[in-house]
Amino acid sequence: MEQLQFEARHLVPRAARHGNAFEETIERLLTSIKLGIFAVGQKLPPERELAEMLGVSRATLRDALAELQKANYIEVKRGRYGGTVVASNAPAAQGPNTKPDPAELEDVLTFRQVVEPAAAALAAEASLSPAARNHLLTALAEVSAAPAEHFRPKDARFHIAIAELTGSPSLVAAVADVRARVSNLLDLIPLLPPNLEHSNEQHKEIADAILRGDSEAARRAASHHIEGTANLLRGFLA
Amino acid sequence: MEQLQFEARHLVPRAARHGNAFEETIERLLTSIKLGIFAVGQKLPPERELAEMLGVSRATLRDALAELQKANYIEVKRGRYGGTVVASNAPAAQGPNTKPDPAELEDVLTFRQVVEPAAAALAAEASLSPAARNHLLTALAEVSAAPAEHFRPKDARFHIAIAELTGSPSLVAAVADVRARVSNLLDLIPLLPPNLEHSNEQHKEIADAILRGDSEAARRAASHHIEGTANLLRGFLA
DNA sequence: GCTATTTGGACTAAAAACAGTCCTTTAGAT
DNA sequence: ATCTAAAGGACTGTTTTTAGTCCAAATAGC
Repeated sequence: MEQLQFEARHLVPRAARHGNAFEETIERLLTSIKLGIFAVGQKLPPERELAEMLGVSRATLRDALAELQKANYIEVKRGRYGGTVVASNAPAAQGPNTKPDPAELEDVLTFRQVVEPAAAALAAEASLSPAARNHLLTALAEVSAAPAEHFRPKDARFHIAIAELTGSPSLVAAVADVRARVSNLLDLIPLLPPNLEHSNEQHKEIADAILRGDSEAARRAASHHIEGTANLLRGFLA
Repeated sequence: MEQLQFEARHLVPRAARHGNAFEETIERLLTSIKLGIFAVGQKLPPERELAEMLGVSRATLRDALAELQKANYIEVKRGRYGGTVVASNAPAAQGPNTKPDPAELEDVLTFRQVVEPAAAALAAEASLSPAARNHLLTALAEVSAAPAEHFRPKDARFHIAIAELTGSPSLVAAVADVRARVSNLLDLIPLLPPNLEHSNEQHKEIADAILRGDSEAARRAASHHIEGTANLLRGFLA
C-alpha cells in the first residue's frame, strides 16, 4: 500500500456533490446558522435570492427550509416585510457524539493553523476602511458580550470577520469552511468558562494587533489562540 | 454601498453547484488533465470508480467523457485492460483570452501566497517516508525534463506533490484548487524559456530545502518562487 | 485456441431538480 | 379604507440525473 498512497486516484478532485441537492442545502443552511453568518433573530435573504446564492432552485431550497422549520431552527412569516428568521430557541447541536477520525482532526487543525494566522496577518497589512474597522470591533464586542450558550456562533463570526478584512473571497471561504469543521468538533467537548474568558482576551489581542497594523503580532496572536483550541481538542478527542 | 460590504448575503456559502452535473464533470476532468493529475498517456480510473469519486452517476460521467473524446482530449479502448487514456495530442488551452477580473487575479495570488509556502514549510517539517521523498523527486525530475509544451501540467503536479507530503488532504485540495486557477491565468500569457529555466532552478531549491528538513528555507523559497509568478501575471494582466 | 474477467457501451424506468407561473398574505404608503 | 409591493406558498410540465440491468469487446492466462 505504501507505494500507492500518491496515486492519482487518491487525490483526484473530491466529490463536489455530497448527497443530493436537498440534503446538501439543509446542511449548508445549518452550517451558516452555526457559524453565526445567520445570527439568531436575523432575517435570511428572501427565498428567491437565497436559492440563487446556493445554486439551487427555489423549490429545492423551500424543501430544505421546510425541514428546518419543522425542526424549529427557523421561523417563517408571510407577507411584505415577512421572511425567514433564525429561531431564538434553535435546538442545540446534536452531533453524533462519536469521536472523529484522528486523521480528520489533524487535517482540520493543520489547515486551520495555515489559513487563520495568515488571514490575521493580511488583515493587519490591509488599509482598513472605517467600515472595516467597525466590522471587526462589532464582531469582537458581540463575542465578548455573548452568554456561554450563544458563544460558539459569535466566536466563529469573529474569526470569519478577520478573514473578511483581507478582501480575499477565497481566504474568507477557506476560513469559514475550516471553522465550520472546527465548530463540529467543538460541539463534542464541554465549553468551560475559563476557556471562554481566555478566548475573549486573546480575541482582543488579535483585534488590537490588526487595528494597529502590526502584522507579525496579529499572526502570532492568532497562531497562539488557535494552538490553544487545538490542544483542547486533542486533549478531549485524541 | 460601503456599509453593506460585510453583510451576510455577501459571504454566504458560495454556490456549490456550478451549472449542471454534466458540465461540471467536464470541467473537473479537464482541470485534472491540466493539473497533471491525469498525465498524458496515463489511464484514467475505470468509469465505475471515477463516477463514484466525482459523485455523479456513471451515465453522467459517460456523457462528459464522450464530450472530451469528441474534442480529442481522451482516447477510449474497450475490453479487459482497456480504458480511457489522456490523448497525447490533447488540444492546447483555448481560454477565452479575456483579461480576468482584477479582483479575481488578486484573490488567487493572495490565497496562493497563503497556502503554498505553508505547504512547503509543513512538508519540510514532516518526517518523510522513502516513498514520499521519491514522490517529490519524481515530480521534480518530470517537470525539469518536460519540454515547454508539456511544462504547465508537470509544474502544477510538482506544486501539488509538495502539498501531498504534508499529509493534510485539505491543504492538498486547497493547493490543487488554487493551482487550477493559476493555470487558467497562465494560459493567457506567453511561456518564455528564461522563466521556465528560472522556475526549474527554484523548484530544485524548494525540493532541496524540504528534503533536508529546513522548514524556513522551504517557506522562503516557495514564497519567492510564487511571488515571481505573481509579478509575471500582474505584469501581463493588470 | 478457449475462457474468465474486466472494461466500455447502451437502454430503461424512476426519482430529483428545475424553470416558470400564478396565488396569498401582509405592512406600509397614500 | 385602499392600494401596492415584497415576501412566502403552491402547482405544473420539462429536463436532468440516477440506479440498475444487460450487452459487447478484448486480453492475459490457461
